[in-house]
Amino acid sequence: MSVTSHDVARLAGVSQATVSRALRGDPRVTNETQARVREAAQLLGYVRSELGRGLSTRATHRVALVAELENTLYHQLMAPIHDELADRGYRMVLLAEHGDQAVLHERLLDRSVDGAILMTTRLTSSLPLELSRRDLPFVFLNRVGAFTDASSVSADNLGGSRAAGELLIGLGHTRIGAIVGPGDTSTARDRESGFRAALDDAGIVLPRNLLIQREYDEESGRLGLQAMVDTGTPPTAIFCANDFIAIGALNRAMELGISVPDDVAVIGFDDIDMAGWPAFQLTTVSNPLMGMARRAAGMLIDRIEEPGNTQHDVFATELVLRRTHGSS
Amino acid sequence: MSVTSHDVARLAGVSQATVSRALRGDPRVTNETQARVREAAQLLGYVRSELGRGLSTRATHRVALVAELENTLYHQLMAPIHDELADRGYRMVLLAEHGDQAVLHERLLDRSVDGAILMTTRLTSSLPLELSRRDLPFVFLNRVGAFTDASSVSADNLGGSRAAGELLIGLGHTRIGAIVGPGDTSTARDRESGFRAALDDAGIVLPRNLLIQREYDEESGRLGLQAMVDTGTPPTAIFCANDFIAIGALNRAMELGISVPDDVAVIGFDDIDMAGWPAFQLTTVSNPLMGMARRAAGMLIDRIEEPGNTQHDVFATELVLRRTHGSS
DNA sequence: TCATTATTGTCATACGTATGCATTGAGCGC
DNA sequence: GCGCTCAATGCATACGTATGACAATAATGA
Repeated sequence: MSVTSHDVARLAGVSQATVSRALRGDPRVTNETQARVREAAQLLGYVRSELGRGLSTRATHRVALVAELENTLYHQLMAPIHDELADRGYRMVLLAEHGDQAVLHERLLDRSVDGAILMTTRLTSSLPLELSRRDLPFVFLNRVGAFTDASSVSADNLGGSRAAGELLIGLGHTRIGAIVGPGDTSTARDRESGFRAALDDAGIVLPRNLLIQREYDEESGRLGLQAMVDTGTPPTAIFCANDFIAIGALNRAMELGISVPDDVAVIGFDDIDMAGWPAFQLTTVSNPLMGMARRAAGMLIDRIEEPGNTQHDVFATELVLRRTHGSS
Repeated sequence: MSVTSHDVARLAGVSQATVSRALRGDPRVTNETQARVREAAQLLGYVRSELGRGLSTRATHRVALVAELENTLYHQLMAPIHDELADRGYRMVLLAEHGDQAVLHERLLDRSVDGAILMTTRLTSSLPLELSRRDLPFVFLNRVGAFTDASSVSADNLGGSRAAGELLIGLGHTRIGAIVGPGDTSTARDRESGFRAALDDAGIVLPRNLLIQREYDEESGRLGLQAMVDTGTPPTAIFCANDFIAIGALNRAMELGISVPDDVAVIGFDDIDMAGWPAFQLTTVSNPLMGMARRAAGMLIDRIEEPGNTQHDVFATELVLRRTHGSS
């Protein structure tokens, strides 16, 4: 039914082995033979079977991207990852992290991918250990797992959130709240730590009811702001652990008629496109996700092609001053 | 190095064939043998090779998702498509539509996927014809290709945009502009047609300088609104062919101090999450993309598993009245 | 002329699983 | 006790490609 290298061989009058060699430009095949084989392949519309090839070479040239697909932050990383992989001859299989863990493990271990990029691993996940045991190369991107014996690409979350805290303190705020992400993610942990470090240095305490821990989404920002208002003594500034949360807080503030930054200052993290829109003009901490994504993909392929030492790249972050922190 | 069914067979004291049968619950293998094989497999941590399996059964249980990855509208469809595929035992390979077309064709035709979902096909693309010639099952999602002999899932773009036009006309607007998407996409074409139909019925002409054709992104909205303002006689209402464009227009209006809806009414298309945010409160046309995505995935698998007739599902759209159209 | 070497291509097999067909053995009826 | 049936499992091969080992041919040199 579909054209195989045997068909090409028959038409070109050579053996299947020669077809295989000719099409990959093996110097052991003369130019004339190569040309003849190429012509035959062209004529028949031959396309090499990835399955046969993979079975024979034990390489699939496929990489799994494991992520929480509900988290829209990660969507923007698909293009850069795809492009880096494509440039180096790899494709991308998307696997959602939710759902049945056994199924996920199986799909990573059935030798249908050469490696994996883990973008949203929780600290409690057993996946990294399992992959390591089975010798499947992988790298952490953005979030880092508890398992340290693997390469990673992350941002300087500690430094970035510390800078954010210091900015708010420098503006004279003393009653500051925070809305952070899930406690079993490295980003939430680090961003909270950095922020706390800034407070500690200034001798400011973070009241328990002004620390809200929820998901990394817009809704969490809305609910978080509401909860702080409900305390009766809302903060004059809020540090949000990512921009979606911050935008949710802005949205709720708008609904409640609370002025940002006059009544409450808001600062986010990541500097997603939306943060710069006129509607928000969110002050935030840049997180060079695009560059990190490409780096992670490249790093993974390096490890696949020649296993070596693990590597930990940390990208610098930077304050992006816009409107929502108040005048500086 | 890695565990194969032969290893399991050796440990369980049976043949490789029996292992294959036992693990898939073939009734021709006794329960005791099945149990013994399962135990051996468990012990060795055996995972079936997807490559060997695929080569043997000529099915990869993998589906390609072909899209313009830059277009963020499509990112939200990945989760529902992934889930529908996963529920039916399939995985998802992501292929960007930009880049080298020859490479894209090859990656679809190398038998590494059983079918494809085309989300962002341009009317001028040769891909659908090529896939059809090679008998690779595929479906169009949202955008439809020029090639009609394939299944499709789309929204009632004509009806939706006509309703949007009628709404604006009903509010008394007579000078109405439009910012539409790329001319070689079915959605742009249909949404413009529907909108024009409403104008025609009311005997209103669409001035050439109030029809702007650009990409389906936020920037296009900003530039589009600016261009209309630059005409000196801006419209009192603008129909935007999707919500990103509409939000861009809102953003630019905000920067220019133009009041929406008092100075200019704005209406979008798709009803993405953001449209409902307090910052925008965008009046728009709902496009049930999530449901469409799941349907497309299901339809594709149906076609893969038993080739049959093509099917064309059109999902109804509906006006979603919020703030930006003015009072109704 | 013949041995030697370089070149070019073929042969055979591996990769891991699935499956049609053959084989074995047990159970059963007569 | 014999032949028959049927259940359970093994054997052999296919799937499509890549590659090490080998054969055939041509070219070279003494």
